[in-house]
Formats: sequence, structure tokens, C-alpha cells
Amino acid sequence: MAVNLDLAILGLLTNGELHGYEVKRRLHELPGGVLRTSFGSLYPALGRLEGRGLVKVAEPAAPQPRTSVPLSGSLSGEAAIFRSRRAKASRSGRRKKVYAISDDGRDELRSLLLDNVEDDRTFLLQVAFCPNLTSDERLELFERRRDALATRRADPASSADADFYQRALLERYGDGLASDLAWLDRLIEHERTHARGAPS
Amino acid sequence: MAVNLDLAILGLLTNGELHGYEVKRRLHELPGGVLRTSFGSLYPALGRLEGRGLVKVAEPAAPQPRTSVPLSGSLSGEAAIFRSRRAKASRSGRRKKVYAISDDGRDELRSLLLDNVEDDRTFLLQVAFCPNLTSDERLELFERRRDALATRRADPASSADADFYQRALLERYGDGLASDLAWLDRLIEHERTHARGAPS
DNA sequence: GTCATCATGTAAGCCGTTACATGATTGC
DNA sequence: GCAATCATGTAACGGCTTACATGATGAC
Repeated sequence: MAVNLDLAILGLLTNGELHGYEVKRRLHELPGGVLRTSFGSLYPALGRLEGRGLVKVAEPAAPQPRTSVPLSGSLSGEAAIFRSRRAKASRSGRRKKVYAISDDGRDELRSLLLDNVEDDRTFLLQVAFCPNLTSDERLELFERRRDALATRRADPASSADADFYQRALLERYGDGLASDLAWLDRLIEHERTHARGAPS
Repeated sequence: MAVNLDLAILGLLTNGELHGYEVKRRLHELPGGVLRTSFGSLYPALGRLEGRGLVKVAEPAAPQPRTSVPLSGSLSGEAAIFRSRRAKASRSGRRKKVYAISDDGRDELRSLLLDNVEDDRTFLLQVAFCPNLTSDERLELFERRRDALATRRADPASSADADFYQRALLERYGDGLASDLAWLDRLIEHERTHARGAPS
């Protein structure tokens, strides 16, 4: 789904400007391998987001040295000259494109964070980037998710005419649901405890 | 992935002939909502499987009554006549297409059941239809899966510079892995206990 | 100056979803 | 006979994967 990728990209960009390659790396660093993607989907996604005005391309910065930056005062002036020369001279040269989130992008991110509490993968991303919500919103998000999972649990599914392995799958599913519900309860508890204006 | 749908369709057909609509229903009855799909992907998938010779279209059967089948011995003869009449008369009429698995389909199913132990969704389907394997093969499948999960667990991922919610996600992921490993150990234990020629 | 890595893209093919269209069966 | 459901398909669209192409940077 494009939703997941959009959510992740926008979420990452709230922590600072990034270029595509770096976005991909951070994506793969998310806990539990929540979202793995490839350049073939990442770059088009960035392009779509740019087209919708949710991200904007920042001024391409000077190439930042990876190790041991020898930054004396006199050198920084040279770097600035180098950068501006680069910026003009690099036509037809492929340079880093640094993306930043826009105000519309922040709105969209908030919308994505609060929507659609049903999809499992999406919800993990919502948790990963929920610091962009207020404590109250987080609480509401977690509670809606809990209710959604509780509903799933209620449905009896198929217990009749199931062999050993199907019963094993059903058992695993139930355990996973219970575990997730407990996890959500802990998140909710944390949110209530740390909320602004928390009851004494 | 087409693999999942193929696996599920072939697996379901080992329990008897089915038409597409019924395949979809059974699919949604699988424990834990392992695979939900739509007609728009199901029918093309059936067509592909037929094109590859993995399933074949069986003689369209007579419309089977949904409730209270009055099957006396004398009626079965009438049903056969009715069916053959239907088969000819229904040109241009859209009738049930009943699919059956072929020998090649069984081979493909076995291959799919034993392959690719990395994908989470696929593995659940492999468990659901693993009765089509021998006990030894099941054991090997489960052990390979356990090793794969154990490898995932080893990778430290990102624990540095993680906020509360990222740590919560990481914790949830770790718990899920541990739970799955325990579940697999139970499956493995069951397989060893019930294997043909199990050691005393 | 060369190789590995960083970095950005494009193109082909596949597959899935959604919406639409059509027809048959059954219950009332 | 009418509505709901059963049943099969097609078409449009979008997005993901894989593979390919290209160029810049840094280490040695």
C-alpha cells in the first residue's frame, strides 16, 4: 500500500531533512522490520509526495564527509564556494536530493496517523511515528486499536472440522491477539500516566 | 504474492473439488484470517493454474441443493441424467465451474509447501496445508522455520536512539518472535512424538 | 586510477484491488 | 415474479519487485 510508505516517509522527515537513500536506510532500521522497501518503490513514492506538495526538495547541500570532518574556520569558506560552484556546475550531474516535509505534509501525516486502525502493518507504523500526535490523540488511537482487536477476538471463526494444524494456527492467532491486547493496555496505561493533566 | 494464492487454492482442492466462489469462502474460513482475497484476483489465479495444468475443470455438476439433500438410491440415477442434460443445454449460460487438482498440481503444492520458509504469511499457509506432506517433511519444514526465526532474533536491530514507542515496538517484536519459537517447538515436539518410526 | 559504495532514477512485468457487468437459483 | 444471493468474469488502475542504467564520492 502506498499509505504505509507515505506514512513512513513523512514520519521520518519530521525528524529532519533526508535524501532518498537515507530514507531507505532509516526505514530498514525501524524496529521489527516493519517496512522493507526497494528503490523502485521509494523514489516514485517521493515523487508522488512532492507532486502532492507534501514534501519539498531542499537546497542540495554540499557533500558531507563521512568520517573525521576537518572543519577549520578557513575551510568552511572554501566549502561554501565549493557548494555554490557545485550547485550550478552540476547540471546533468546527479546530486543528492534532500527532502523536507511541508505543512501540508504534516497535516497529511497526522491524518494518516489517526486513520485506519484496522491494518496490522499500518498500525505498527502509526505507533512508530505517534510522537507526532498529542497525548490525547495517542490515547484515542490506542483505544480504537484495542477495540478493533477485541472485535476480532470475538468472532469464533472456524473451530469445527479443523485438524490438528488448523487448531494450532487458531491457537497461535488467539495467543497473538491476547499478547497484542496486553501490549496495547500497557501503551494505554503509559499514556494515561504521562498525559498532560493526568489525574493524580 | 501469487505464491500464496496458488498454495491456498491447491491446498483446498486436495480436500475435494470446488468452484471458485466456494474456494473464496473456504479461504476466508482459514484460521486467523491468513488469506483474504477478492474475486478479481481469485478467478484470474484459477485461470492461471488451469493454464499451467495444475488444476482442471471438472464436469459441471448438477446444482446441489443447499439444504436437506434428499438422496435416495433411485434419485442418484436421475441426478446423473439431469447433470448431463444441463451440461449440454447450458451453452451461453454461466454455470458453476468445478475445479479439481491434477497430479502436476499436487507436485506443485508439495513444492510450495516445502519452499521459502522465510515469508510469514506463506508459512502460515504452509502449516494450514502441511497434512499434504509426510511427517518427516513436516518436521524438516518446522525446523527450518525455527532456524529462520532464530536468526532474526539474533540481529540486534536498532536499540540505540529509540524513543519509548520504538522500544515498545521492538519489545513487541521480540515477544512475538519468542512466542512463535515456542509455538514451533510445540509443533516439532508433536511431530516427533507422532512420527512414523518414532524412537521409543 | 580504480573499486566499492553512495545515490537517483527508469522500464517491464506481475499481481492485486475495485468497480462494473452479467447471469442463475432460491425463497417468498 | 421479485429480491437476495450465488456465481463468474472483465477492465482500469495503481503499486510493488526486479533489473537495468547512470553518475558521484571516498578509500587505498
